[in-house]
Amino acid sequence: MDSVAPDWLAKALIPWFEQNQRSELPWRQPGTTAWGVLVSEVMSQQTPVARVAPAWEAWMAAWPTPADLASAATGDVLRAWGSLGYPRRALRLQACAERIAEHHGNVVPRQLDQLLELPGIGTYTAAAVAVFAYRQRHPVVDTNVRRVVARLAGERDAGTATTKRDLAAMEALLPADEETASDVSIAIMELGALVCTARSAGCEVCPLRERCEFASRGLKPLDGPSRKPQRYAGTNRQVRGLILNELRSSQGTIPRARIDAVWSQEAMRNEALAQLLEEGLVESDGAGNFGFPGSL
DNA sequence: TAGTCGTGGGA
DNA sequence: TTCCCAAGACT
Repeated sequence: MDSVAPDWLAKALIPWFEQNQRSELPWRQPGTTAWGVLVSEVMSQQTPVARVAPAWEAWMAAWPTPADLASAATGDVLRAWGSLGYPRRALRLQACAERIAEHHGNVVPRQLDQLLELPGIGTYTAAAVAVFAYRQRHPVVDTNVRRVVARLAGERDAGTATTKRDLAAMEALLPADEETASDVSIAIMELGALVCTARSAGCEVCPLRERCEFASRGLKPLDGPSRKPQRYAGTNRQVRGLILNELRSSQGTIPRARIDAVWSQEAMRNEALAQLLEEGLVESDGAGNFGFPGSL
């Protein structure tokens, strides 16, 4: 079987993307700024895109530029984050906005190394912004891309993420031309999100099946957990989530008793609350009332 | 490298 | 019903 060459990949993938992409995603509409792209990427870190879409629209309407978000009340930011999960991302996104407003003229930087210096922006998100907003040529490797690339090579499991190796593998598949490489990046990610998914390989409708080892060998996805199972019930994370949900569901501040009611074990409650205070997700007025930052 | 950090939907 | 999984970052 022929191996996958960059030019073949581009010719197979780009037409597929044009026909099958989720063009309804709000950040794919014409006129979306680099800031809008950045916000969509941060919101989509570990949160399904379908749940991100409505939150993104409300967010961008409220804070259309980094400076707008930078000057917002943090409590409003956390409420707008809603139930997207991992709310520390919201704090980092506001810190990111402050940095862009103060050090980059309120414009999302174009250079990868400058993007990487921003709070909450790691290897994936920096590349995603550079490629999707500015159409540069960089490997963009998320969980979808890792899975597709692994399967192309005939592996049933992408294994543990090793950034350097994963980036090199994707880099080798990118065509030389910047804009074409950008198109390939978004398309291969979309393929992993829509066709070559974790639970179903979708080889029968895959545009890459002719040169894919996984497809040609008739392999099937692994059925067990591909990562270490992530427990939630009874964890500190659950208690934090309950406390934050209690705050979201009330107007201003709440008395200590409301927090005590969310979890029976005092030690875990205290630990979770102390963390939230330390991280700046919750504030106390010193008299037993708690709220989002700025709501006291 | 491995553990931590939320939440909700689909299989 | 239970459990996997989702456009990762940070320590």
